[in-house]
Amino acid sequence: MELRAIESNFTLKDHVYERLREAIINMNIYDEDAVLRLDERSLAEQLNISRTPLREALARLEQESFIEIKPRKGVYVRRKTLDEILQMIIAWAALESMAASLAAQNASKRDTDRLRKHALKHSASSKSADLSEYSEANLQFHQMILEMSGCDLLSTMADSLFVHMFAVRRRALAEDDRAARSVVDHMAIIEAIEGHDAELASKLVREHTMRLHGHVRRAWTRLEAAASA
Amino acid sequence: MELRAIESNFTLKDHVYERLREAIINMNIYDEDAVLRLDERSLAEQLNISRTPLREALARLEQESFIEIKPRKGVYVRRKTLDEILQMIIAWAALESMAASLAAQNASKRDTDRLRKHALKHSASSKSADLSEYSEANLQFHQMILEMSGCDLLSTMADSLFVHMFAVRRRALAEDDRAARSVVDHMAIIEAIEGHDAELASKLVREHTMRLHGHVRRAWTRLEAAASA
DNA sequence: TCGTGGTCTATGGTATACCACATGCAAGGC
DNA sequence: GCCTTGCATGTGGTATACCATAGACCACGA
Repeated sequence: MELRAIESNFTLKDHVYERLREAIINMNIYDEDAVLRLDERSLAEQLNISRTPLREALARLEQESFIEIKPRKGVYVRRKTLDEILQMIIAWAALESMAASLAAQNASKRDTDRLRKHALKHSASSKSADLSEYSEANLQFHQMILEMSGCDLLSTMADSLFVHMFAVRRRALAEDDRAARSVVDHMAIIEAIEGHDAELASKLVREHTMRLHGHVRRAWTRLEAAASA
Repeated sequence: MELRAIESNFTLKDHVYERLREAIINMNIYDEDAVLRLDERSLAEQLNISRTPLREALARLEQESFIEIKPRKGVYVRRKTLDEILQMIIAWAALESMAASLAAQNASKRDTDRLRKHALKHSASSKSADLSEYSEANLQFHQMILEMSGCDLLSTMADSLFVHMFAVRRRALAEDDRAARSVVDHMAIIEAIEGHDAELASKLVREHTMRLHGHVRRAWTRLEAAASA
């Protein structure tokens, strides 16, 4: 008989943490009707656990700034401000730019081929109207670069920034003609990496991501203007 | 009568978190005799609180990878591996490099003057034998660049990486002749920022920090060789 | 002697009771 | 009528009791 070992590291607090995290990420926190208040007791009841493991999970979520716990007031899902989002994009650009530099130094032919192949497929989908597919492919492209850096921490940190932008995408990333520009950028990045030009790859990625920065800033401001009108 | 408001956000778990964090940071975790095991009950007793807020604090510390909680086994202070340290330095280089780029774009004359002034003082101390003073000044130099970026998140993230290196400094940062080289690097960085050359500033900072990367790698390996001998 | 299984104890995991504070509302005084 | 103040209630904060498992130790039998 053959049995797989049970993962020992699965406690309620971990389960709860992941559930809540996912729920928050997929929540439309910018909807004005959104219920941002979380009630410990009712959450515990819904999840059918006690408040203790729940609170440990909440402590972790607070650390990652998904929620805010106001002592004796309540637990609230945090809406990120424009400034916070922009800072996250900057940090993201920093990490990915470094990743690109390392990738350019270390990438094998096999890696770059894979990247190029992916980008070509992606390029096709960008022309179609399927934006969710484009988004997905776009995300993968960036993740591939992070992976190619060989530095897991860069990927991890970038991911933890990225999850905060899911909600924002609905708000400020409604696509315009960025897709076409994006494809051009990506090809240039690939070529820099293939050419093992670390400086150039680093620079191109930074500029590419900083364009997102500018785009979000403008889109957000526009939205706010529209909302107040 | 005038009274300052009491900071509402001070709960036991926050206190405890900070105490423990500080204690761990200042602990020499690489000493082979170091006691890495933490006992919840005895900690709670020492701190004179119950286990509940303590556990919430521990959950946060685990998230930041200061400790590892093995379910039903125990709580242990984590020793970072060489690889983890090196990855942190890479991420740090990424963040500070971006900060330098932004600083070069935005820095006012006043900021750069302050930076230059600091570096001059620092340069003097590097010649003296006072290494702790040199370390301190060195750290401040880097923090100033992060601040000048105007992006708090960059500073915050870099700081949270940096604290993990306190213990390492004792182990692998025993100074050699890096101080002199460091001064030269710093001056070049200052000049790039003063000249508003974002690309150059970014590149110089990255290279400067990556030299630390190489140094730590070599020093660590040397130490391990010595230990096994 | 060795190995198998039982048991005891320490430790983290969880549930629950109780506490302190924030807040809304209503009674009472002006 | 309006403001003050106290109480009721809801919420998170904390303490504590109990549970389940890991791991050491021991006793018994092959």
